Amino acid sequence: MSGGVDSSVVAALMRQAGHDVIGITLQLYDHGAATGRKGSCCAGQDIHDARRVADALGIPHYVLDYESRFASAVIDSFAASYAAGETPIPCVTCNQQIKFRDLLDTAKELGADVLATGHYIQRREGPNGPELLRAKDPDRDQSYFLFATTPEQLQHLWFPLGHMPKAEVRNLARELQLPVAEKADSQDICFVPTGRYTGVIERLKPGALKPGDIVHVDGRQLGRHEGIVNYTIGQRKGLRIPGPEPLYVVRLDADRNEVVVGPRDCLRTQSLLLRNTNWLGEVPFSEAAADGLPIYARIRSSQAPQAATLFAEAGGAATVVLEDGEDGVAAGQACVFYASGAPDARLLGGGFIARTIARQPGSSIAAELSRADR
RNA sequence: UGGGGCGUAGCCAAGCGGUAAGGCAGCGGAUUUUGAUUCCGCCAUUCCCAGGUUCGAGUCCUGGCGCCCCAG
Repeated sequence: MSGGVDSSVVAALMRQAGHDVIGITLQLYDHGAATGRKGSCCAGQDIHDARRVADALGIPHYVLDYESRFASAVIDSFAASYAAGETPIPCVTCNQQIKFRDLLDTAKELGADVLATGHYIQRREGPNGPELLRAKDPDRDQSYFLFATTPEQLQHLWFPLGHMPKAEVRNLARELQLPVAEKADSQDICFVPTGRYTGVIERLKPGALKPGDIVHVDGRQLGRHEGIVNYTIGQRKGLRIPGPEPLYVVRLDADRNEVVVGPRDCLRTQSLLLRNTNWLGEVPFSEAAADGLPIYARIRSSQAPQAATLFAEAGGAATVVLEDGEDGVAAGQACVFYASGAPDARLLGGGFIARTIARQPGSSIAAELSRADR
């Protein structure tokens, strides 16, 4: 119970269904910094909110101190990823390392049969065990953030909201008169108080914000930056470089501490190399994707999956070739697999992006150069 | 100090006597359970300075200042 509307409604629904319900709230980070902040979760006021809901429902409620494990599993890797020139996706790490591993273990220790959460994703019993499907509400679908869920974990997970539109959940909260019924949805990175995540990195890795050069793909030095951690691939804002056309971050070179910028067409990505792949299909991954498996892939939580071909590589790696390609794909982000492009498509897994490969490497840059010559 | 050109917002730039386009950058907002992208809004009472012509000048004239190019 994060203290938000969704998990509160889940607790209420489980209670209503006659289950023996225990409410658990994780304290994940410094509650002083986050007290009263709109859109936060898992600290300060939110813990109190969760308790009020539990009291209202008449269920026991435990607050578990997960601060240190959250710091080492999620926040540290978040900072390390940025420092290495990648763009982390902490919500996936949190689900993977905290909620569906440590919390699930704790739930089992408490004698629970299942861990029910407020995630918007559908679980259904398939012929070979439980499967995951995209949420009924396409605007709320969180399957992207849950690609790393293992079949083992899925045995013990329930997602009661997966088949409900958000509006219905909100209405239920009102009908049940839950104290958090009108609370704002959470958004942004939960452990960053003010939206300036670089502050967190600076605190954890002093010296990570080293000033360096901003260079154009054609080699010109165009400006200076205050640390590559301020940038991500595809970013346009904050470069402070006036010119005939907008420039985007094309590459982050951690070794040279350089931000490489270029025109929009430099952002095209055709193929992705993935690491730490999770597979949810029946047939073993190496077998299923040995010769190229047609799938639908999603590179961004807010974008529709697109047709792609998936190839299994050695050591849990994979290659994804996108049919249409995608702009501004950053290493460290997730590529998630679906069985089809349908709204209720089955989730087949996914992986973390290790490297991106342009459609025709160099060609757009060459075109840009010859244009500049004229 | 002979000839030519230019000086409009942080940068680039349109304007050619009728009351300051546009792009980039920046700022603000919308969208978003990661980072981006995208979208919307804002951003020169004033055109290097001083006079003059005109009902009216960034636009014409004169002078100054500052850049740039050509020149044995």
